[in-house]
Amino acid sequence: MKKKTTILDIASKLGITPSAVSKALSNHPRISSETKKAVIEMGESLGYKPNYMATGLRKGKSGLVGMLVPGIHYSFFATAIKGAEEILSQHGYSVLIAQSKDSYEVEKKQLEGFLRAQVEGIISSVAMNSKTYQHYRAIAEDTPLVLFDRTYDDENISTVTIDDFGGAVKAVDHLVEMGYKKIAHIAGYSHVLPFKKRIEGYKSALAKHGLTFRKDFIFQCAPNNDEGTQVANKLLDMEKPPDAIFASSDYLAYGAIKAIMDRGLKIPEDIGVVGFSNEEFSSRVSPSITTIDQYSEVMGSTAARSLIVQLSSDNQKEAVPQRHILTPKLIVRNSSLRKVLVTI
Amino acid sequence: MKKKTTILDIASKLGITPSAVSKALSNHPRISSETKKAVIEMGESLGYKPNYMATGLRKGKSGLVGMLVPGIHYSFFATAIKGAEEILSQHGYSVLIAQSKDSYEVEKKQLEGFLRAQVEGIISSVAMNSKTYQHYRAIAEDTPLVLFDRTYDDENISTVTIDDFGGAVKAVDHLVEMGYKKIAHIAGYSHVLPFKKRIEGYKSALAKHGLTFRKDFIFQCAPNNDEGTQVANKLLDMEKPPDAIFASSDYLAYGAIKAIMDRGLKIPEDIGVVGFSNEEFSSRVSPSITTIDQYSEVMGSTAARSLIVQLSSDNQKEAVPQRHILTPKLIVRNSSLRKVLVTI
DNA sequence: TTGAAAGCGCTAACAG
DNA sequence: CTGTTAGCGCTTTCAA
Repeated sequence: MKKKTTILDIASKLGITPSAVSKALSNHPRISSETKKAVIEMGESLGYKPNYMATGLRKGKSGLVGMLVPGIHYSFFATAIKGAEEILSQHGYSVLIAQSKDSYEVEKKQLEGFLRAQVEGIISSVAMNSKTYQHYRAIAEDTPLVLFDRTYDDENISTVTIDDFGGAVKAVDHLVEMGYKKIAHIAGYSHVLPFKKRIEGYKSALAKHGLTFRKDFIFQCAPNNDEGTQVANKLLDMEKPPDAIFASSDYLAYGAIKAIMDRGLKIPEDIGVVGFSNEEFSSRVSPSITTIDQYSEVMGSTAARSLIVQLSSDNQKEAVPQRHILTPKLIVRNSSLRKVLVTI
Repeated sequence: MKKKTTILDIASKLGITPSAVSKALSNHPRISSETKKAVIEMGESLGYKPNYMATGLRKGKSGLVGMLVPGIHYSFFATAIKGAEEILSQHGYSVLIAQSKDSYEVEKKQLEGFLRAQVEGIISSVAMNSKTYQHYRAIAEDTPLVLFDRTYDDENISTVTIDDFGGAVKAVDHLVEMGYKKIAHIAGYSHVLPFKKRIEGYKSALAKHGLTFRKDFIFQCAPNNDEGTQVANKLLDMEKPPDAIFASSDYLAYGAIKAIMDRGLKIPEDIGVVGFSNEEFSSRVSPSITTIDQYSEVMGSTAARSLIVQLSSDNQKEAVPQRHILTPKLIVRNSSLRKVLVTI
């Protein structure tokens, strides 16, 4: 481990002072271009790398942004990180990532870590188990913060979400259009805002089409395959089972599809299924899953841009919280495409 | 943005010196427990958060580890990051992430960024377009470095890989066992080490089983769906087409399967397919894809542990480069399970 | 156009 | 057990 070269090394080699070097490096107007050239060259030949910790300490800026997600292995969040990282690194920020594992305690701990690391801003998606939000409130007091997807209602915090309500409406509209009339909903837990809004959208769309909402046609559960299968089985065991299922995630939809096919029922002929999120597998499975695309990468980049706006506004207290709501898109696939069969 | 509280604030409130506070906070043995208690309490009531930039500058440690991958949206890399992040954060490190987009230039730039940020160590998977490796060599001179999956041959650098050769052998063995005899290989580019080793494993396994290697049965391409489809079509257009395909990635395998099914051929009856990597979609598609599991999460955590060993060895120059080779696992699914049909 | 000096927040000798 | 002092590498007035 050879000692790292500092501006002092290059200063002494050149017979000038560190402050001159510093100015040369930052292209200060009142420094001769010869000096600048000499400094740059000497810097390169010595393999000089600015020490961001020193700069940061001095300037009170770390150049770091923290991004917290429930889990990196979910393709939705991985893609969001991808989108955010690209924007952030373009703007000269390095990205710290951490996972909450959907736990409130871990979430708090990781946010603490960000703060210690002196991040200049934070992008986060709230952990499923967090039912109280003072920790975010406290952070937002003095650190630019953007919440995406899993947000909560707080008018002082910038958010990036999709129109979950509208997405759910599109899903139900489509099902109705395909001729389904008894539409059940496998929902996520309603304390999680996006799931709550999808439930509301579902109800609203039913009403719009004159379909009555049945309490026994909606179940809340964790958004994974197994629960999808379990709930679907409950639904199919009913005396008057549904003829379509709107699931609040593609994992739930996939689980439900398995349950349905295991019973020898046909999709989409007997039962139509629509998911939510457009996971990578959704287009590849059989039947391919009709779903609502969340534009995960755009969410990430939008959150990053929103954060950068806050970061570069001179007076952060006065920066108006931004509220980005992306419009989700219905992607029709075979799990619900009944009309085509009729038409052919 | 209220000013952040420093040890000086808490020192003056308590009428002691900053150095006493510092020692109290770091639980220095020669400080009275009353003082410690007082300091801790005052710290909490003032909302004190240690400034890692200052500590880092002073100690010459940033507490940061950089992790560079081609792209976060690939589930393999996302999962590897997940595995690494968990270990690293357990050990008190924060994780910086960056993507190379498989470009040599971007890779260099991102690594530079890590160095400026004063990362203490780097975990990386080489970009597909990097055909020269001095940049890694240079980094390894004075920064602990672990390469995983996409490595290159360098005995001075720690690596974590799976046994790609052995994985390919397992794939071919399985195909032979299922009765396939004309086995083609859709390969990745051979300048990428893992792909190269899989090609070698493929050839070696053919030889082992007394099957002759045919040059026209192997194609190198980018590991995505489209290329898989294209190459499969070339293969199927041949006068004597193969009866099985070993693809170097599940994306290639999926693309090939589409081509095969589009021609009305049956899988696995007419043609068997084995992929590589066990992507999330591979178990869900129809037919489900037989593949080689790479243990991506374990790769990430192993790389992290290997880095931590280097980080905590007192004399890093003397730390022996570690070489972890994980044994991959064959996962048999429907795309190759011909015998079962015979047996039933 | 450049130099001198102070300081960002914290730690680590060395004194006391 | 606690205080003094110096300094990590860099930037930024203020002088020259």
